[in-house]
Parts: sequence; C-alpha cells; structure tokens
Amino acid sequence: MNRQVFDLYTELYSKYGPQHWWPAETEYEVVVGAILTQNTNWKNVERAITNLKKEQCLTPEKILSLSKEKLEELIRPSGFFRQKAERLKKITKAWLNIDRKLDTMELRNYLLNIKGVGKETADSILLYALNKPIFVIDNYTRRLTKHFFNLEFKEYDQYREYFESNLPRDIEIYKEYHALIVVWAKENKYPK
DNA sequence: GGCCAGGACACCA
DNA sequence: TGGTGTCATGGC
Repeated sequence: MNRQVFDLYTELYSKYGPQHWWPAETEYEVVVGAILTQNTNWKNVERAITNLKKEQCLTPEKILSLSKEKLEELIRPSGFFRQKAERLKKITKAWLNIDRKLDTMELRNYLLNIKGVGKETADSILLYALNKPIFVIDNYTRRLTKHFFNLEFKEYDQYREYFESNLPRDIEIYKEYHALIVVWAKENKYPK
C-alpha cells in the first residue's frame, strides 16, 4: 500500500475539514443530483433541485408522473436539460426496480446498463446513495493524481483501482476524499 | 466575453 | 480503442 495516497487524504482533510458529502436529504436526491451534475457546475444543479423541491417533485413517483416538457422546464438551469430529463426518467424507473441484495459490482453493472449512466455517475450513486465501497473518479481526481503523484492512466477503472488499493477499504474515507479532491480542485483552478 | 463545469454517448475510422 | 462533435445553462 502506497502511503502517499492516504497521506494526501489526511493532509487535505486537516486543511479543508470534513465535507459531509453528498449534499442531499434522501438517497433518491443523490441519484437525481448525479445525473444533473454531469459536466455541470453544481450551482446550476442546485437551482434545478430547488425547482424540483419547490414543486414537491423530488420523488421517483412524481418525476415519472411529470410530462417531459414540465420536467425539462424544472431542470433547465442545470443545462443539457432535454437529455437529462430523458435520463432522469430512465434512471428513476431502474431505481424503483433495483435489487439491493446484489453485491457491489452487480449493482454497478445494473446501473451501467442504464442509458445515460456512465462510470462516474454509477459510482457516485453506489458510494453516496447505496453506501458501497467504490472510489469515485472524476476529472479533478485525474488532475490531482497527475499533480501530486505524477501519474496518468488511460482508463477510469485504473484510477479507481489505484485509489482503492492504496487506501483502507473505508466508505467514509472514500466519501470524504472525493469531496476533498473537488474542494482542492476548485481552489487550484489550473494546477496542470 | 470567453471559458468551463462534480459526463455520457453517438459516430467514425 | 481512439479521436471528435453534441448536448445547454449560468458563474466567474
């Protein structure tokens, strides 16, 4: 186990403090947020979530009952609103039928088979909604890996396995580390 | 005013 | 598998 991966975690944690991610009141809100935040500033996602909450629409049943046009209107601030409305409908149906007895990788495959759900989205849901030990990789994580460890991989799962194999298998650490990486990246806009 | 955000997918060679 | 275009709003 490569200590520097864990050491960086403790460093970021003591510098920025606990982030208590994911900011959501329910599991389903995590699912919705995971779709809405795809390549999108979180501020814009918050506007969309606020709209959904204001209309009492942040439940699977309500999302499914909304017309396509109405859903698009509510989530418009998050951008890509047409495809995200489509994706929300699809993932919501799948979410209602999810079999929680499946093991982590089976759940991952289940999520990845939903159109509009890629690895980062699936892993965010696994970690933050379903409390499964999966390390979430995003572009910030790739940037950080290059910046601090001078490493670059080709595949998403290579990054994921790198972090997972160099950290204690601890869900809380996975949650905090990913959040701290985002905080770090925002403070260091273009560290190269 | 331009750049980019907590990606995913289709299409092409 | 690797490269590129598309989707779209709002913050900075």
